[in-house]
Amino acid sequence: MGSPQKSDHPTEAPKPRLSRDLVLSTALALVDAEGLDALTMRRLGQELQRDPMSLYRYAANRAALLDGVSEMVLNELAIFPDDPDWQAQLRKIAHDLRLLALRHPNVVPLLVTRPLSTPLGMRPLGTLRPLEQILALLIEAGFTPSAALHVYRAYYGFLYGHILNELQEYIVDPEENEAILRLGLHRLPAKDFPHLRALGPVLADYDGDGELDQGLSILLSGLATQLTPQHQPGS
Amino acid sequence: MGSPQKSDHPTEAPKPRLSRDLVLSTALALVDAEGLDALTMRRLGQELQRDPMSLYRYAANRAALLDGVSEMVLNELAIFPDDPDWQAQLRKIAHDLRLLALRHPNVVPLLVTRPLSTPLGMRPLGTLRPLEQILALLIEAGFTPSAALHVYRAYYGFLYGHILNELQEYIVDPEENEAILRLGLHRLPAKDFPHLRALGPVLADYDGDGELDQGLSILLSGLATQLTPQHQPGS
DNA sequence: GACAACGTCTCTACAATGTAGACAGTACGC
DNA sequence: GCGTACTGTCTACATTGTAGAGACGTTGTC
Repeated sequence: MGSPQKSDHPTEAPKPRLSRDLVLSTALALVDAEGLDALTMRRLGQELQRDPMSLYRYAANRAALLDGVSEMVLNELAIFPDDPDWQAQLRKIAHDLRLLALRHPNVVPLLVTRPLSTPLGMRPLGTLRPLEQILALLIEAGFTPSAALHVYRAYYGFLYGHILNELQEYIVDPEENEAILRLGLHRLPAKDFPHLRALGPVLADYDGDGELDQGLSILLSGLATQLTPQHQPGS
Repeated sequence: MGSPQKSDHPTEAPKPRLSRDLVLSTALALVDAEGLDALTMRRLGQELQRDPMSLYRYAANRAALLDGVSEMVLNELAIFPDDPDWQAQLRKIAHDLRLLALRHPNVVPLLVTRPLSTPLGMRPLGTLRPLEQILALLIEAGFTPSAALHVYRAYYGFLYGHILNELQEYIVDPEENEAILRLGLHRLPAKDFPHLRALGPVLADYDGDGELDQGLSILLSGLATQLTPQHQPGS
């Protein structure tokens, strides 16, 4: 009997049907595993056992592919705009996003960079969802739309800043971490970088979660003082 | 008499001698004028009226060239580690860096992205100078080295976050700014993005400087409360 | 002044990339 | 059964970074 899909060797590759989701998932997996540079059309095609050109059915060009990957990652972020405790919700989102970034460190440059070259309205919708939902959360909590925007900006700015900071000091291989770090610091001319060199040990153990939370406390309480919700939550 | 450099046409091009500084400057100018993608070896060579390969004398490869550009931009930032008023100095640095970013928006992705793929000790020294100097400023102000690092992280994280935020909403052409913005927002499905769409006008006028300063106030006073300098400034 | 050595710049060449355009194979409407 | 639309493939090309060998001019040494 003819098998539904012809295969050169019996149990080799089922060659699953392509779909945007499949393409983006394997793209993300590839980026996670080998970095952004490894994500070429040819390589991704090979990963899917397809001709590279077939990818263009699911992403207009490479840039769109990158956008798709960003979107896919941000879709992992759950936000509950109905949470009555907006501060707690913002804290949770922050920690979730931090973990997301640590789980997909190679995607972070995309998350940060792509919006810089795309006007707000033209970004992939999945990218704008967090913004919309956080606005909803804050407005629901009683902020005026304009105040909500200001809070969002301060909050999201701080959050992304922290993630960038932490990832800059985070070196992939956690075993060699300190070694590499020291090695690196060792190269610095002692005359010009006394403080930095002296901080080697302290740099090595970075409690990212703790620092994030500490910063959030400062920021949220400060924001709550400056901009008080106008009416009772729940509208 | 023979002219010191032979020129095909009299007043055409003096063909100045190459140097690392010249190469990086024109690279920066090119990036400023036409964006990061325009900075190819061939294009830069053409800009300098030299063979592309000659650039490799002054930068090991394209990545090193990008690092050089980052360095060049950061060198424009003046920091005074001896300022007795650390909060004022941090404020000034923040505003300066913001202006620097607005002056070289196309370089910002570099500033943010390159450190993510380079362990601290291997970065171009010019990139580490601000870190070292801010540490010096804080330690001079009486913070313990470890506390200084914490303050630095919160401060620099917030600062970079703000810059990214502002640049995301900043669209190059200031005339069409609002038009493009609206046009963009108009594309969003009304069902899914009610708040974002409603904020169009408010989004349009973003007082970046004001919001930065406001955030700084919150952060600095919060930090000063949490971590008090241990002894009198001036050591 | 001759000559060697060196630093600077150029030429040629190649592998890898994104992607346009024409085509093939398949599924599914009637 | 046949046309139509969708999905995937093949070929081809312009553009990129960069290796490697050499050309040119400047400079130091005898």
